Formats: sequence, C-alpha cells, structure tokens
Amino acid sequence: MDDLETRELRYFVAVAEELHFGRAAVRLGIAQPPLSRAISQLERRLGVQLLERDRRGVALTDAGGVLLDEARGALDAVRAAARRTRRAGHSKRSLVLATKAGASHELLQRLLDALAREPGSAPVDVLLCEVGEQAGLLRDGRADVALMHRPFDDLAGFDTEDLHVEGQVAILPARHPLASRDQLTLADVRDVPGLPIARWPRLDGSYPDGPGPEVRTQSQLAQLVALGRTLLVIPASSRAWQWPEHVAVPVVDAPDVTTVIAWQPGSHSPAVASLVRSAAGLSRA
Amino acid sequence: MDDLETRELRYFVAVAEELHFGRAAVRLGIAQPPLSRAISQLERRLGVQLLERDRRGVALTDAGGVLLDEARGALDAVRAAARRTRRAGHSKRSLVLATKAGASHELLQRLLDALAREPGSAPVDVLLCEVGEQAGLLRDGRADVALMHRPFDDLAGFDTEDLHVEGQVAILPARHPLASRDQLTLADVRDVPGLPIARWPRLDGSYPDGPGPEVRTQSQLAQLVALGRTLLVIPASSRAWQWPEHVAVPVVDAPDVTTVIAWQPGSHSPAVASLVRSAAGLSRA
DNA sequence: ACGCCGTGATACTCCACAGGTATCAGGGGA
DNA sequence: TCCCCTGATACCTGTGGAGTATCACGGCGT
Repeated sequence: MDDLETRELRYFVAVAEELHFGRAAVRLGIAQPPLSRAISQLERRLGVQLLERDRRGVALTDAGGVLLDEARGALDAVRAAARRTRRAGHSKRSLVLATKAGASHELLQRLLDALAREPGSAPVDVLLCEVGEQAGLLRDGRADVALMHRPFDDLAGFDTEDLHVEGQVAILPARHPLASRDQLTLADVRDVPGLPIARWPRLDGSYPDGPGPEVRTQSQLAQLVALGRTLLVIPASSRAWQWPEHVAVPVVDAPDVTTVIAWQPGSHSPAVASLVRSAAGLSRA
Repeated sequence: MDDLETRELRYFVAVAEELHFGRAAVRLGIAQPPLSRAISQLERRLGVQLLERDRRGVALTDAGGVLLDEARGALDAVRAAARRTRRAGHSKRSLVLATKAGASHELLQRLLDALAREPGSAPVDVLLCEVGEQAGLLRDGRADVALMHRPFDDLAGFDTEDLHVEGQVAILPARHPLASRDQLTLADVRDVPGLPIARWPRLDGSYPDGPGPEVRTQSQLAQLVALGRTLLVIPASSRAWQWPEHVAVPVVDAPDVTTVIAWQPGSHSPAVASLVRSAAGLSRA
C-alpha cells in the first residue's frame, strides 16, 4: 500500500478540472499519451474508476469528485511544506500577513504599529489580496496569517481569534436621495433604482443573474462606486478607502462583521503564536 | 518551481524521526546511499539545509523542524486522499466513526439507534481506538467522523459540534474511605495514599515522573482499576464500563467534559453532513 | 454515404533517475 | 594505534516516465 505521488495527484487534478486529456496535457507541459497512461495507472492503483470516458469528453465519477477535492487539499499541503521550509531556512524570519486590500485598514495599522514596537518580534510582510483569496494563501503556505471577515469568508479549517466587531454602512453618492438619511435598512438599499448592487463571480467563474455590474476585483468595484454606478454595503472600517464625493450611511439591520485573525491549525510556529497574541491583546485594549 | 514528491517527504520524515540515515533506510526498505543522496538533493531543491551532520548522528536545523511538521501533515493529506477515494469508489457507502473505547457509551448508543431509524442514511462502522488516536485517524482518512472530548483531545484543525457536557467522577474501590463521600474535590483525589493516578506516555513515548503506574492503553488502565491499584477521574458517562466492586463519586471542581463530534473541515460529503446533523439534533432533543 | 476532424488509447523507443554494491573519509573509543 | 561506526562518493543497472507515431471510434459536415 504505497502512497500516491504528488505527480499523480497533479495530473489527475489537471484532467479533472479540464475534463479533457489534451488540454490538461498542455497545461501540464507534457504530451497526451503519458497523461492517459498515468491516469489509468492511478485508477488501477486505487482500484477505482475516476473518470467516465464516453467519447467527446470526460466526466468525473463520484469517486473522482472525492479525489479532486482531496487531491487539491493534499497538493496545497505539500506546497505549503516547501514554502514554509524555504522561508524558515532563508532565515528572513519574516511572517506574511494576508488581508483584503482596503479592509480593516485602521486595525491593520494599529497591529503593525504594535508589532513594530514589540521588541524581538518577527518583521511582517503584508500581502494585499482580492476577496476570498486568503484561504488559499494560508493553505498553500504563501501566507502565515490572514485577516478575514465573518460571515463573508469561509473560515473552515483554520484557527481564528476575533479581533473586532463592527456594523456595516452603505456607500452612496453624496447627492443621492438616500444619502441624507442617518440610517438605512437592507430593504432600503435593495433594488435602489439606478444603483444596483454589484455581482461577484461564483466559484466556477459564472455570474449570478441580476441588474448590477459584474465585478471581479476590488479596484473594479472601487471605480464603479466612484462613477456612481453601484451601491455598496461594507463594514464601517472599510471606509478607509473613501471617495470624497460619497457618504457612508449605517445599515442598521445588516449583519455585524467580525474581523478575525486566522492561521493554520497546528502551526507550532512561535512567531505566528506571538503575532496572534499581539493582535488579540490589541483588540482587548 | 516543481512540487516535492511524497517520496522525498517520506524519506525526510524517516530520517528526521530516526536522526540516523542507516536506521531510516532500513525502515524505508532501501539502502543507505540512495537515502543520503535523496536528502541532499531535497536540500538542494529547497535551497535550505535541513540536517546538521556532525559525525555521530544527525540533528534537525530549524528549517528541518518546520519541514518535519509540515511533511507529516502533507503525507496525512495524501494518504487521506487515497483512502477516501478508494472508499468512495468501492461504493460501500459506509462512514467510519472513531471513538475512544468505553467513552460516551450511552451517547454513542443513542446516536447509532437514531441513525438506524433514519431512512437513507449511510451505514456507520464504529472504529474503537485508544486515547488520542482519533485525530490521526481523521487526518489520514481512516475515519470520517470522530467523537472527541474537550478539553482532553486536541481539536485543532477539525470542525466540531458540541453534543454533550458532563461532570467528572472519581472511580474508587467500594471499601475505600473516600468512597462513602457523596462528593470530592481534585485536592481530595490528588496523592491519595495507595491509589496513585496512572501516568500516560508523552508524545515522544517517555513517561512523566510520579508514583502512579505507567499505562499505554485503556484496557491496561481498566485492569489496574479493577485491581484497586489506581484512582481514576473520568467523565460520568464513561462509567458504562463499570466495575461492580467500585463506586463513582462526583468530583465537583474537575473541569466539565464536552463530548463533540469532529470531522475534517471542507469535507463536502453529504453523508458526513447528515450524520453530524443527526448527532446534533440528538443532543438538542 | 463518405471522409474528416477530434477524442482518448496503444505500441514502441529512449533516457533520466531511483536504487543497488563497493568503497571512501573521518572522528571516537578501546 | 587500530577499529568501528558514521554519512558521503563512485559507479553501475533497470525501471518507468515521457516522447513520437499511430490506431480506433464517434459525430458532423458536405
């Protein structure tokens, strides 16, 4: 019962994602026949059919779906091992903190200040990323800790510590009728004529239906807001990237947003532990 | 920047654990020279020194320590991928539930009864294991869910749902002076003459100092209790494996024990989800 | 109806590299 | 001093991963 090699997992993930041997082979930088052989050998080794080949394309079996999930996780773990080891060895003892660009700006500022004052703490590199990217960065070792936001981000599989709770505000052009109100409800901001809420892609890259503009990055969104083309409901602290000609109005019944610091469980790294302790202490102060 | 292969990780873990190339090679079933080469190639690939070879043995560098941690996790993930895929394919749609032998007996009974009554739920295989084994079983895919006990078990890295909270009791021979009390404190049961508390091995296999007998398995412990050689403080529900000539006295200031059901986060398996839902519903009823 | 394209599978060839054996180098301990 | 035990080196061998060429087959165009 010997272990699978990461090469086999990598090959399978490519085929399972492309559902096409030829394209998967190109993506992997090898020829198609070795890939075919590798996959059928993998199926033989596992004693399980992973792919349904009816001509014109390929489909995943149930077992194949399970392996796709598991293999992604396993590959992330292998890559994290390499990344963390390299960083530990190159003895830049710095930690990488991932956070959504623009979010929790003030909290981050205070955290970095506090760490700078703390003697003997590792230097922190800040890695600004797009929405939802943090989980992947943590999982494959490109980041050591991340600031994430409940209930938006998926915290499954991480250890977390709550840092900050806040309400949400709606961002509106200053001259908009709703902008003069001193509070709003979710009902008020749903289906505002001329200010539809932007649509983010699903995991598979497709967009839900609706009137709002399609958006993939925070900077796209920021520009649409500046143009007065979309309405935004965001945590109060995100106003750090404020637009001068817009106002923020509290949305009283929007769910509270908790900023948490997240890290890989079982990390055993004293540097991570001490950073988390500093952050937690900060929020209690 | 190609990925590490599981073979390399396996080799490194063997050397790092044995701190001896020869023994590691035997354990891996290969000769020593290829192992030496594989490790130094791994060091070259990572650009990091992993081992300090001063003649007479080998020591881990800091980076080596990091890799040992990470590699164990990565190997578990790879093995879990293979195990779960095999099980998914062989279409015995059963789930494996791991639990400490003897613990939470009544809760387990009710859970299994409830699942048996539930139409369309997957059959459950119960895997009885020793103290602390559950985490490893979940991590490498030998089990799908586990009953674990806070604060005893390390729940880091798992999703959990609380099922049951209970106090702890001391198990004493019926004729012991303390047995007639209707409650005890931790101070009462510490250093009871003639009834020292058993010592469990540490992670490295060594035992802490103390007067109590050394113990590795639950059945060893059960026998020592039956012989009246040791005193036991355990969750009240564990009395399911009761000894007729012993009594259980509540220890009022011992920390409460919470029985939780734990699973791998991001499991995406509907069978696991429905089992957890059943269990959670059970505890609310 | 026929032939063409695009799919994945096979047949074979080749060489890179994992693994084996033999041996070296050096530091402690008897 | 010698010997043993450590890990490293040198060199050889065979497996198997990867390449090229080709097949088998179904859909679809004309």
